This record gives sequence, C-alpha cells and structure tokens, in this order.
Amino acid sequence: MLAPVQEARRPPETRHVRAAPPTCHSLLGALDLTGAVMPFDRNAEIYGENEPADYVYKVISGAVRSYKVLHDGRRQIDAFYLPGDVFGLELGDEHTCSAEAITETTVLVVRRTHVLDAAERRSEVARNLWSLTARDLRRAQHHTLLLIKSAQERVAAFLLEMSERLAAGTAFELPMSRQDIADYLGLTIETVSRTLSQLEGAAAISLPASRRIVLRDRSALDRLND
Amino acid sequence: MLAPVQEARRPPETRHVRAAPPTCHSLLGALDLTGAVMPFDRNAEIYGENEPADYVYKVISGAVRSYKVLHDGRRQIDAFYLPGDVFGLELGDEHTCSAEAITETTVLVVRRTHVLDAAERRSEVARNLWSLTARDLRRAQHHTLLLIKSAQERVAAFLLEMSERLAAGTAFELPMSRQDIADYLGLTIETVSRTLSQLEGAAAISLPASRRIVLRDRSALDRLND
DNA sequence: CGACCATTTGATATGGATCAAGCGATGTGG
DNA sequence: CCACATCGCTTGATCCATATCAAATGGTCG
Repeated sequence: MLAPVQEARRPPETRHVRAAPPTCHSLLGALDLTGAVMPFDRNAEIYGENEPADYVYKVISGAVRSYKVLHDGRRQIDAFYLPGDVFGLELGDEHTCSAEAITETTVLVVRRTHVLDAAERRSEVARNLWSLTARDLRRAQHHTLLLIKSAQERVAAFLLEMSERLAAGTAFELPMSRQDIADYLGLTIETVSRTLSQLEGAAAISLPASRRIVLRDRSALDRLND
Repeated sequence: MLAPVQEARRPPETRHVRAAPPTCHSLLGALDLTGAVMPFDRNAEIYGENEPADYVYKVISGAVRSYKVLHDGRRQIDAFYLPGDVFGLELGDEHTCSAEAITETTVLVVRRTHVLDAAERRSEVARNLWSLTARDLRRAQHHTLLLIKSAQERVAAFLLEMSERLAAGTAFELPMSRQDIADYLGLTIETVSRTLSQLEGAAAISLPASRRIVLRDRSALDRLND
C-alpha cells in the first residue's frame, strides 16, 4: 500500500535543447515547443503534490504514474501516462497530484508560462489546452465509473484500456507493478493477482510472464466491461 | 439502484429572454450571456448521454445530478450541480453524462456555439472555458479519492462538501435523496442511512429531518476526511 | 384515513481485505 | 558457479465491512 521510496528529485534544469520535431497531430503539437528532454530513473519523482506547477511534461518513452496519498498511506493512482501523453498541466499554480516515473522514462519539459502565453495569443493553442484538460476529465470520469464495479470488471476494464494504449496487436507488456495496478483500481495486490489468474483460467487472457498480457478472448473481457 | 422515471424532456426552446444580469465574478460571467431561462420539474431530464451537446447550462435555482448508468442499471452520479454552477459544457459534440433536475430547478441555457465563438475571439473567455473544465477535473479527482475510502469517510466527506456548497452557517437542507447520495458515494441507501445514524449517535451531526443536516462537531468529520 | 414513497433498522450473506505462506526470478557475494 | 538473500508475485485460510434481503416506521398527499 505504500508508495515506493523516492529517488533523486531534480528540478528540470538538465540539458536544454530545442525540442524534437513536434508531431503535428499531437495535442501539444500546435505549440512551438522549446524545452528540455529529461531522463528519470525508475521510481524517481517528477513532481510532488502542492509543488509549484512551473512545467508541463510530455512522455517520450517509459511510463508515469500520477497519484495522491492519504494521511494513513493509502495511495490512489489517478492516471498512468504513456508515450505521447501530456501531463502536469494545471490551471492553478500548484500540482494537485504527485508524479513518478514507473520505469526508466524520458520526458519533454516545457515551461508552463510559455504555454499560457501562447494560449493568450493564439486561440487554437487555447483550445488545445482546454482539450488536454477535457481529455483528462473524461478519463477521470471513466475511472470513477471503474471504482463502482466488481474486481473482475475493474481488472477487465484495465486490461482493455492498456491494450488500447500500448498493444501492438493482441499482446502487450505492462510497465507497472501489481501494486500500481491495485492502487489504480482501488483493490489489493492479492485481489488483482487472483483476478488475473481467474481470467487466465477462464481463457480470457494468458500470462506468459507476470507483466506480459496476451488477450485471448477479447469479447469475454468486453462482456465484463459494461 | 435504478434511476427515477424520466419525465417530459423538452428541447431548450422555451421563453427566449435576455439573460439576467450576469454576475461578474462567476465563470461564465465574462461571457455576454444571451440565453433562455428554463424550468425543469423534479426528476425531469435536462439532457441524455450521447445526445448532441448544443447548449451549456447554469443552475439558477434548484439542483441537478449528472450521471451514467451501466447496462445492468447501476447508476454512478458524477456530480451534483447547485445554484451558480455551470454544467453540460463539452469539448466534443455529445454529452458524456445524462443530467436531471433533482428538485424543481431553473437553469440558464446558452448555445454552445455562442460560447465557443466568443472563446475564439477573446482569450479570457477561452481561459474561462478551460477553467470550468479544470474545476470539473479537480472535483472528479476528489471524487475518485472518495471512492477508495470507507463508508464513514465517504459520508463525512460528502457532508463536508455539501456544507461548504450550501450551508448558511452550520445547518443545511439536502436537495437529494438517499439513493442519490448512495449513487454518488458508491454505497447502498442502507449503508448511507446507517452511517448517518452512526454519525448522529456519535454526536457529529444531528438530523432534525431526514434531509436536514446540522453539523454538530465539524472537527470529528474533518478527522474522518483525511 | 389510507396509499405511497422515502427512510430507518434488523438479520444474514458475501466479495474482497487481511494475514500468512510459498514460489520463481534476479542479483550478489563467497 | 553456486548458495543465498531479496523482491515481486501467487495462492491459501480466515475475517470483516458492506451488500442484500426483509420488515417496520414515518412523512406526504389525495
């Protein structure tokens, strides 16, 4: 239930570079991105809750978890961010969640003020900012819906979500641990593990390795997913 | 667990009027609001999930619930909207939730295109749109955090939220039923009712009527709320 | 007054949490 | 290269918070 120990937390001041060519279909693509590419170790904190939100981030490679911790140590993971995802964008001046790299991760870091200034001048940039937040809102609502479902339904929904976001074909490699999945789904590791075993037993998936998922019967998962 | 029967659903075409003087500190206040004031009966549908999102709404009086229903009838209430709150604003062209009046309710209805056009021309309007969505996102994240807590903690958090949003002093009247509260908190009516009784027994609140709440020991509730 | 609906309260059932081993992969030092 | 510690995961046994089922109570409106 406890978050992993934090490793080095560095302010985003590493090698300042001209950003890699922005992909134009991406949501931050409309911005003229000048930022730093930063690497983070496994479990390294990218920012903490209530810290000043001076930067906006985009995952280049790896995976990020965004979470909150209650006084007694319970951790709720609000979102996983995967390559291409933008995160850390806030309306206010402080981050509302903490963010950590799940695996070795590189992110593109852009000053928030650059983005806000651009939005003031160009309406399509403003619309992109709105769009990013609206997408997060939809994901959050979807996530809320998850949390009223049974363990089987939650795990099935999680697998389908991950399959859409990182599957090439029918199989994929999970970047996150069982504990991360549990804290995302509001379950314990034991229940996540048991449920995956059940799904394997029911021939809905197979688990050639603990983090490797093969979808064997997607319609069975779909049936569990509303 | 079932949503109440829907009553008449009318498209927003009633008495078209110049909007009442917009309150300037309000988030839609920056817009030059021209819209219709529309009344809705108790339990009347304002819009349904997947319907075209042609209008944006602002509660003038009454209360609104925004919810999703799963195939098997489980209902998740995403948000309650109270006087002053704006709702129904979507980035896409369709509503992602249904909305119903909880009590007799009047709302101000504004064409979405008016708002979007204004946002394209004026950056402070664009920022207001973003701000509205960001506020919803924060509430959604707060709500997600609720759903991993115990029944007592959920109910305490709910009471504190409602107290902030509609209390004059230390007491307030809930507009919504126990079923609505249950579907918001991911509990059953029985658990909600029992938990309220417990809190009354513990002298944290008193319940002079089933929908009237008096906060008797706010710090006791705060202690339950992270 | 009587019907209806919302709410409370009581008795029992159950899904997932908790407690407790065991297991397999990975890495480290001898 | 192997013994052994560590870590992430799985599996088993038991417990408990909340759901479910059932009934009583109370408030509202005709």
